[in-house]
Amino acid sequence: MRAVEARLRAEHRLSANDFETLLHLSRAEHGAMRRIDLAERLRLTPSGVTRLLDGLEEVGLTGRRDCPADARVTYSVITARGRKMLRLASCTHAAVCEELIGSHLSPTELEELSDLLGRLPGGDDFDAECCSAGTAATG
Amino acid sequence: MRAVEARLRAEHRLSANDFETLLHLSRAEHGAMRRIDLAERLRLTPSGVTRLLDGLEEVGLTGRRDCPADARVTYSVITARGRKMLRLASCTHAAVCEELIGSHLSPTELEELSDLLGRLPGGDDFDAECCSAGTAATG
DNA sequence: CGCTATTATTTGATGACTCAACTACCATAG
DNA sequence: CTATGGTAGTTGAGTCATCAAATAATAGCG
Repeated sequence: MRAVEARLRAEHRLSANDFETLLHLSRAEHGAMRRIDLAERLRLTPSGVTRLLDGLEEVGLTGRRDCPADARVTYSVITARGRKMLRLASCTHAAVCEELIGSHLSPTELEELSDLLGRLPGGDDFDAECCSAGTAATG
Repeated sequence: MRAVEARLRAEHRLSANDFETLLHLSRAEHGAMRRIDLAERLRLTPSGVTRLLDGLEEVGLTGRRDCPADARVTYSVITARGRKMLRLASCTHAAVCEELIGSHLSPTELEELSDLLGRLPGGDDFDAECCSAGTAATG
């Protein structure tokens, strides 16, 4: 994880959480998520998400949209610039994953590892896809 | 990791790094290590270690000793109280590891996991010993 | 010996997170 | 309608790490 963070930061000025935020938003319906759901996905507190999105909004990678049905909620929305950034950063991300994991394990072993980790509580995080030929949400 | 931290903190007022520090010191020759070697083991910067040890010294779990041969180095030394604390905390640690990992995998699978992780760069951290019946440095 | 580079450590500033407290809103039961 | 309780989000204070710079000592080369 450390190395992913470093490379993303160096090459795209993104933290690992910045990247994951863009990734989750890009996969969500209409590129939008409630901040609180984002918090859960990222394993952050709502407070942490507020500050994280402060940064992403400031550089125009995400925006906000009010919910017409519930005035409490604000949606975070990925922007066109955000999607573009995600496409670039995904290459870096995939490359580092491959370098860190994929290149050290055969496809079979990778799947084994994924299975074992998936069996652990909270182990649903490990995304084996992105560790070899996988392009995580490059679309 | 999150859960380990929480339980150690709740039951012994120790952070995960506090615990690991005591563990490494207890295993070292004379219960002493140079601060910089400790930094490497803990994957912290020297700066981080300074602040971490500030806390442990304040509550008397570690002490410091000058190196007679090199005035630049200070050894961090585990105290008797530190060893006692480590014995207690190790039980908690082992219990949480078992709960989190050991109880979800068979011994064979645990070893498989350990092997796979060990093959990864920096994967020498995972200590399969402590995840089932293992008592990590309870001596 | 004297200079330079390297090593061990500490300090100050900063960043990213947490928690606790607060605001604002929604839902429901009377 | 109104009080009660739960949910979404922000803010302020504190924690734990980092980096960059400063200090002090050592090592080795001329």
